[in-house]
Amino acid sequence: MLKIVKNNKKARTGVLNLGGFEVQTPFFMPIATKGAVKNISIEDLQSLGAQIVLGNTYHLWLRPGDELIKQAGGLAEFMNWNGPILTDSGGFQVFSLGARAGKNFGKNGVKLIEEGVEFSDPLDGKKYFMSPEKSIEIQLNLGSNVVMVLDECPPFPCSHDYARKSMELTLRWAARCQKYFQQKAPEGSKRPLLFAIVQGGVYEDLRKECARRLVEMNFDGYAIGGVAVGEPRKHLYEILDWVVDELPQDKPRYLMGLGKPEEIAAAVEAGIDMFDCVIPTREGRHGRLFVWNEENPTMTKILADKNFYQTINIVNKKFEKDFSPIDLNCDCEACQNYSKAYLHHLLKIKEPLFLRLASIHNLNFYLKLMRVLRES
RNA sequence: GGGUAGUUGGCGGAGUGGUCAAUCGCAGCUGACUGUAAAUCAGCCGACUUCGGUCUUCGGGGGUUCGAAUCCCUCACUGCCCA
Repeated sequence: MLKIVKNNKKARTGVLNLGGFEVQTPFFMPIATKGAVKNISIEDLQSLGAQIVLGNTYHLWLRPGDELIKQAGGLAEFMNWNGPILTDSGGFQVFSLGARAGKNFGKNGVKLIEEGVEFSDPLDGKKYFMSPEKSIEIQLNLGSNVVMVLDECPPFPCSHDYARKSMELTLRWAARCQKYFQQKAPEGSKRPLLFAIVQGGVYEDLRKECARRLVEMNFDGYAIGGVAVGEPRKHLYEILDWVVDELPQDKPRYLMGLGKPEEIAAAVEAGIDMFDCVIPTREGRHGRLFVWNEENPTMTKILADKNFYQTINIVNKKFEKDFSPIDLNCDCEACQNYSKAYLHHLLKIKEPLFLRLASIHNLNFYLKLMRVLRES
């Protein structure tokens, strides 16, 4: 149950209790797919003010294995994270590991059938079969605080016909996940939340129907999936409009996998509470750093002018002799201690320190963005 | 002094008569990245260009040939071996 603190049209701020931790919404989850935010220590995450991190069922199942993590006392204990964790179900890997609509099914290491999904481990070719029940079982072993149902994330473009079939499968899987969860999830304060995932491609009728039917099933929260899979931007805002109106006020809403700062801001305005995205860490590693243009950002300013920030590519030659920090107004470790010229140098010589500083800086940008969106 | 192997674009290193402005790697420049198979991937990387081409390149010089980075002569330099 989401305790709403403040409403502003569709946008809201609130408090969500996850495993005994009170997290402020809307929030952004740094991604720790394999049990670590790449190049970042838990101490770093804490000083950045991250409230919750995301782990991945599929990757942790393969290694080190959910049973091992259960023995360790759960993923949070295992990785020394003193906070809540959301686990993705593995549904996205059906998409990202190569399944592409009907035509390529069975290729690229993923095979989708009614019962579940067969994956090949890209590293050793070993085959794994994940059913909705298996996904929940793994997530419970990981000690997740927010368990996601297994879904199918169709690609873009995707026909209405395929999107409907895919959505129906996602709905059947959601029911199976829910049933299994109700049987196996611990009761009481340790009971995690179970989130459903709204699919339906870029089609209004499907998105609304999917949302309605999932709401009828009464989950603890609702995610919007299958967005930012290659479709033009306008679809995102349409989908948010269609879906959010179908969702209950008192349940958290999670926009999966997004996004760019302006997308997150727009989604908060549209009523979304939760986000995760690889952009700050991945793009940081690749040299793209986020810089505020607006010195004293507020939600109003951000929504009014999408140029509230810019990105720089620190590898560019023009930073070779730029001895100023990435962002004069940024309080992160990278900006407080190092110049663009030094970071440029670190990246060019492939010094691992760069990966850490870039990740810290970009995560700091994202977490500040969320703070601004919550507090203004 | 004698013998031998070599000298290719910023570097390393293919190519051994035409399809070579010259494989490939590195370095360099630029771009992409949205529930992480991603410290990854893509493009460019002799000069000029109206992007169709044009011009000058494979140690220097001179030949052979319709045609040479590729064959011959010569000079220079480098590595190795013998004295």
